[in-house]
Amino acid sequence: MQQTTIVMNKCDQCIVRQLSSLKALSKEEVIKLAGSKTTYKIKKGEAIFEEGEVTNGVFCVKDGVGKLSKLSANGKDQIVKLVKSGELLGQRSMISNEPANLTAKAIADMEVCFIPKSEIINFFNSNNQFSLNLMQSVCEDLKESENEKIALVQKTVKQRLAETLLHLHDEFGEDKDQTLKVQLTREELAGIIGTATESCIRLLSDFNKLGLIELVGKKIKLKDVRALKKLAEN
Amino acid sequence: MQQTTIVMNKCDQCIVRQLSSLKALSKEEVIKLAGSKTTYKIKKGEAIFEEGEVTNGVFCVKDGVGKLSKLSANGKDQIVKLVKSGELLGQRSMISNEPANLTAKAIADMEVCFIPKSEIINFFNSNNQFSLNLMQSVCEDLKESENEKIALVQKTVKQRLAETLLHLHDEFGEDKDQTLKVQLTREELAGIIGTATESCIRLLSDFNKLGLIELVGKKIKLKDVRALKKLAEN
DNA sequence: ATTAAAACATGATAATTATCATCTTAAAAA
DNA sequence: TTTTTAAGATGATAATTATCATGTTTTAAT
Repeated sequence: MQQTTIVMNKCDQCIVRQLSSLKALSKEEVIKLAGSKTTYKIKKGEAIFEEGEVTNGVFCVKDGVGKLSKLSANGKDQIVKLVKSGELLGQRSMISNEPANLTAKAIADMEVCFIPKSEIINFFNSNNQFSLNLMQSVCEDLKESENEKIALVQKTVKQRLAETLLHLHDEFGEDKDQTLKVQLTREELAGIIGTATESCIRLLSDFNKLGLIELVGKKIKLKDVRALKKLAEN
Repeated sequence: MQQTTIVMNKCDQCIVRQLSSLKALSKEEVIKLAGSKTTYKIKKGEAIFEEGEVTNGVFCVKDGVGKLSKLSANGKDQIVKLVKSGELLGQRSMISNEPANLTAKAIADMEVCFIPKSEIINFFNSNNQFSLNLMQSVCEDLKESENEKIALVQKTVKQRLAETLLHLHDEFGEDKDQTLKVQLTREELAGIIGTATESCIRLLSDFNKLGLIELVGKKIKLKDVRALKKLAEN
């Protein structure tokens, strides 16, 4: 009994519960949820699921950062989306009833909870607000994906790099030394903007020389946000 | 009364009702739908809605072909998606409660019905199968968008052209003379694959010389589907 | 029917970006 | 600690793609 209470509290106070579609769940539903979830710790570099795998549920990101990516024929890893704590992972494939279209890997050590599909479908059918939230979350992803698709075509690599740096700053914030909190390798950064690693490094170098950013070891500090924005715009 | 029956039948037998999320609606719901819809005829080149507009509902494509696109700063029109009869338009913005992110224009004369948001939300809240269908449809769009995003980065313009020609063939079929049924200008085709119009024309010319396709005036006939597939793959 | 405008086409050239090679530095493993 | 490996950096060069110029054909408008 004591045990049950503790688990319930855990889900109830979890950041995912506060930020994701799960915020629509009632007290009773959260208790049900707490009983059916499984918690995993995933080390940096490890996969949560791989392309083609059948996941049969969603993952709640409690802590850490992950990337959704797809490996190309020539060995390059295109990053489609970064996920951080509070977000759900694998909603799309679950709803579409399909194996994962992308691979999910940890970029920083993660803690995730797995919620089986049956549970989600129950919530979806019995809780209108939850289904609407879930729907809106997928819609948000769709909008972002479409806009990124457009940016990929209409903007140069330089513009996309500026844009991505600003995004990373907005979404993940900065450390005390003002460098970006997300620690991406140059290769991963290249994977987000869709370019060759060398091109990415070269442009970072250029931005550094222009005073737009400062390279602190492998970390990146944004120095001139206004100029970066102007660059990204047009 | 006679009038009401006719309108109901119209919705009931409509292709959109058969192919879209609306297939989950009950007889009673279809009657409600028929009463609240408005039908529009849109001529080739005209807009159904423009970026930034608040639509407050969805459009059912009864007939014709449309494009969802976004104009870039340099005047180029990036096409995000083509829609054909049986599909819904504007679901995303309606659910997200946002003005349209893209402009919808007719590529071939269209007939569309407008369904007000209130009606859709009612169905969404009272009909689980409908909400699931709608959800799956958005998920399908998301998957496609992500895959296209990846293709945009990982494939060359030549590969994307081959891929797009095959897609157009699959999705819209061919006329009696075996040319593609969708009549896109070279500029529009370029807008889909995300390249300059001249590059698109040049590559079509190359494909023609290689015997992969045949240019019949402005129309395109696929001659060697196998070779096109191989080209698109890698 | 004639004129104007739009769409298609192709060459020349410039700009962008990828690839290969090599080197340095940092991190991990022995 | 030493050694090995991975990540970062930069130059040289090639490949891809965009842009500009110009001409032709098709379509639409007068």
